[in-house]
Amino acid sequence: MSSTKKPKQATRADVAKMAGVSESTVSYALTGVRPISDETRERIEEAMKTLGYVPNAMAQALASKKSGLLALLFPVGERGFDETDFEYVEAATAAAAEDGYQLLLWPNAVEDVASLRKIVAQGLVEGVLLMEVRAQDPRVEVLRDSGTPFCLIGRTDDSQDLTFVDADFSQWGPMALHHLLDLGHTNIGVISMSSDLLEAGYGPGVRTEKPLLDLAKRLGITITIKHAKATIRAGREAFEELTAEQPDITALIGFNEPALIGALEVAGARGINIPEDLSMLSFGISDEAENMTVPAQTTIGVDGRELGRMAAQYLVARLNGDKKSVLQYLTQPQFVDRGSTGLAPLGQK
Amino acid sequence: MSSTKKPKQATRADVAKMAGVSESTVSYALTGVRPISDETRERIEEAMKTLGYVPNAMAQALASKKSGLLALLFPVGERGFDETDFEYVEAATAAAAEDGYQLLLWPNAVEDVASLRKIVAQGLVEGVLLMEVRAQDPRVEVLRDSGTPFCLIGRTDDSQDLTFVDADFSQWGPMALHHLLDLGHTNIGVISMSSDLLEAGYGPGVRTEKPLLDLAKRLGITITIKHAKATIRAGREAFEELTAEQPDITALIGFNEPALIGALEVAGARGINIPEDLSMLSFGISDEAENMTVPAQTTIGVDGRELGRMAAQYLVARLNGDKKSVLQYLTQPQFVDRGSTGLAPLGQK
DNA sequence: GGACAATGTCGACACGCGTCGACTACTTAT
DNA sequence: ATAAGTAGTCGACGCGTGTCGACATTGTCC
Repeated sequence: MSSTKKPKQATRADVAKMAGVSESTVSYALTGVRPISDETRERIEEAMKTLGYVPNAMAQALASKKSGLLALLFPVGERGFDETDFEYVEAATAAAAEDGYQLLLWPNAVEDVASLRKIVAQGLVEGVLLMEVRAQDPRVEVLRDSGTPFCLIGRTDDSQDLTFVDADFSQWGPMALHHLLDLGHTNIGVISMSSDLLEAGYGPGVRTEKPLLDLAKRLGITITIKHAKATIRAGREAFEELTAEQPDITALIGFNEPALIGALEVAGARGINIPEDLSMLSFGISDEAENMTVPAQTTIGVDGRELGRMAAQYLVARLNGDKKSVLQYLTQPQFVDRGSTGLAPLGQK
Repeated sequence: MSSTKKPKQATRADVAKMAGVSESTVSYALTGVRPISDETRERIEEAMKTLGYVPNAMAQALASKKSGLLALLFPVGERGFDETDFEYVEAATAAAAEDGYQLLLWPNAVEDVASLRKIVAQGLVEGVLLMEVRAQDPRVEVLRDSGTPFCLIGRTDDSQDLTFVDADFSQWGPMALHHLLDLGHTNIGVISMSSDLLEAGYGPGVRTEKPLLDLAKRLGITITIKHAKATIRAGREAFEELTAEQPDITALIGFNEPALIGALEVAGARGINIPEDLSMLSFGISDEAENMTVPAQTTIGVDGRELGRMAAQYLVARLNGDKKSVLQYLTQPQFVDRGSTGLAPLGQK
C-alpha cells in the first residue's frame, strides 16, 4: 500500500551531509559559479539523485531575488480566448522556458488594478506580460511605477516609451482594399467586432478601422460597416442588415470570426456563391481557424506564434538589464489566399 | 518626469523602525496571532501605508511553508479551450480567491511528467487542479506520490481513492435517448468527438458513449456514430456521411460543438428544417455557446461554474488537513430545452 | 626558491518573514 | 497579600537558499 505520507523534501543540508561536503559546495555544484572537482561533483550528484533533491523554489527566490516566474495577465470576464490567443500564449510559454523562465497565466480582470498592484508588489513574479491591452489601460500605469519590467501584447495610445509587440493593424485595411480593388470591387461591406470593444479602446478594432475608412474615401470605395458581437447569431443578423442596406456590395470583409461564420451561413442559405457572387476576406483568422469556415477564407492576419515569442523575448531582455534600447515590434500582416475572393461580378473590367 | 527607478520595496524592518516597534510586533499586527493594542496597531498601519509596504510573498512562503498558490495545470497542444472550460476556470479562480488562494494557470503538456514532478517538488504551489484528465493519466501518479494535495476535474478509470469533481456523463446518453424516444425517434445519428481523443481515454467521450449504446440496444433504437475532429469542416463531412449511410435518421445528437455547427450548415443548405424534419440535441453546450448555433440547441450539459467552484473547494479542503473524508462529486446533467427537438416526422404516434 | 594565480572547499551571513519563549504591566481570584 | 492569569511587546531563531571572504592546495613563471 503506497502510503501518501508527506515525503519531506530533502534540503541542501541533507545532500551535503550525504556527500560529505559543505552546503556551499553543493550550491556551487548546482550553479557552477565556482569550480568543483569532478570527483566531488559526482558524489554530490549521486546524493541528490538518491535523495530526490530539488532546490526549494521559494528559498532560491528569496536568496537570489529571482523567482524565475513571469506572469501573463490572463483576462477573465472578457472576450473569450480565440485560436490566435492560444497560439501566442503557447509560443510565449515556450520562449520563456528557453530562457529559463516559467510563464504563468494569472487570471485577473482588466479593471482589477488593486490585485495587480499587489501581485507585483509582493515580488513573486519578475516580469509581466499584458494582453488585451486597451487604448487607455490603467494597468500600464500601475506596472510602470511599480518598477516591474513588462511587455505589452498590443499597445496603448501613448506607448512610445513602452516595450510592446503588436500587429501592424494599420496596414490591414489598406492591404485588403488594394487586393479587392484590384479585383474590381468598389462597394464593400464590413462585419467588424462589437461597438463595446471599440469604445473600450480595443486596439485591433480601433487601429484597423480608421486607416481602412480613410483609404476607402481616397479611392472612392463605398464602405458599409456593421458591428456585431462575437456570436454566430449576431453575424447572421449583421449580414442580413448589411445586404438589406447595401444590396450591391460585391465583397465582404470580416473581422469577427464567429460572426463571419454566421454571415457565411446566411449567404449559403441564400445560394450566394463565394467568390463568384460575393468575395470574402477575413481579418485575423489563424491557421487553426482555417477549418472553421466553409469555404476557407482568404485572410489578412498575424502570426500569433511570432508575437508570443517576441513578447517573451523582449520581456526577458528587460529582465536581463537591457533598460535602454527601444523594444517595440510590429508584425507585418500575413496575406493568405484561400480562394474566397475573386473578380467583382459586374465586371467593370 | 516620473523616473522608473526601482522603488525598493519596504520591508518589515522599515515599518518597525518607522512605527517605533519591534519587527515581531509588526508581524502580529498583520496576522492577528497575538493581541496588539489599538494605539500601536494604528501607528503600524500608518507606517505601512506611507511606506507602501506589502509583505514579500516568497519570504512569507518560506517561513510559513504556505505559498497561497494553487496551480491549475493548463493543457497546451491539445484540444483547445471551449466556453465550458472557461466557465470553470473562472469559477475555480473565484472560489480559490475566497479562501485566500491564488489560482495560477500553469501551462503544461499532459505528457510532460518531468516538468510536473519538478513543479510540485520545488514547493511553489500548495495544491494542484488537474483538468483534461484521461482514463489513464500519468500525472495522477506523480501527484499522488509527491504528497501534494490535488483534485481532478474529470477522473481516471481508477479513481475511487482520489479527490475529483466530474460530470456524470453516464446519464447523458440515457437522458437523451429517453427524451428522443418519447418523441418517437428510433433511428438516431450521433456526431461525437474525434477518435483520437477517445483512444487517448478522454473521459467525457468514453463515459458517454457506452451507456448510450447499451441503452439504445436495450430499447431497440438504431444508433449510428460518426467521430469528427473539432472543426466545422469535419462536422460537415460527418453529417454528409451520416445521412448517406442512414437516410432515415430522424434525430441527431451532437457532442462536438464546432462539428455540430458544420452539420447545421449542411442541414440548412439542404433545406432540412429543425425540428420538423430533424430533431437535434447537443451534449455539453454551455450557455455562452447558445448563440453560437442557429437554431439554438436543446442541450444536455454541465454547469461549468459549479464544477470549477467545487474543484477549488475540495482542493482547499484537502489543504486544510481534511485527509480522511471522500471528496468526490458528480454533477447532475442539466437539460435545457431550446426547441431543437420535436416529434419524429414519420409520426409512428 | 619565491611570487603569484588558479583551483577547490568551507564557514558565515543575508534574504524577509513566521513564531516561540520570555518579559513587563496589569487585572482578577483567592 | 499572593498566586494566577491576560494583554502587549521584544529578541532570537529558523525556513532553505545564494554568495562573499578566507583558506589550503597545486601549478607556473622568472
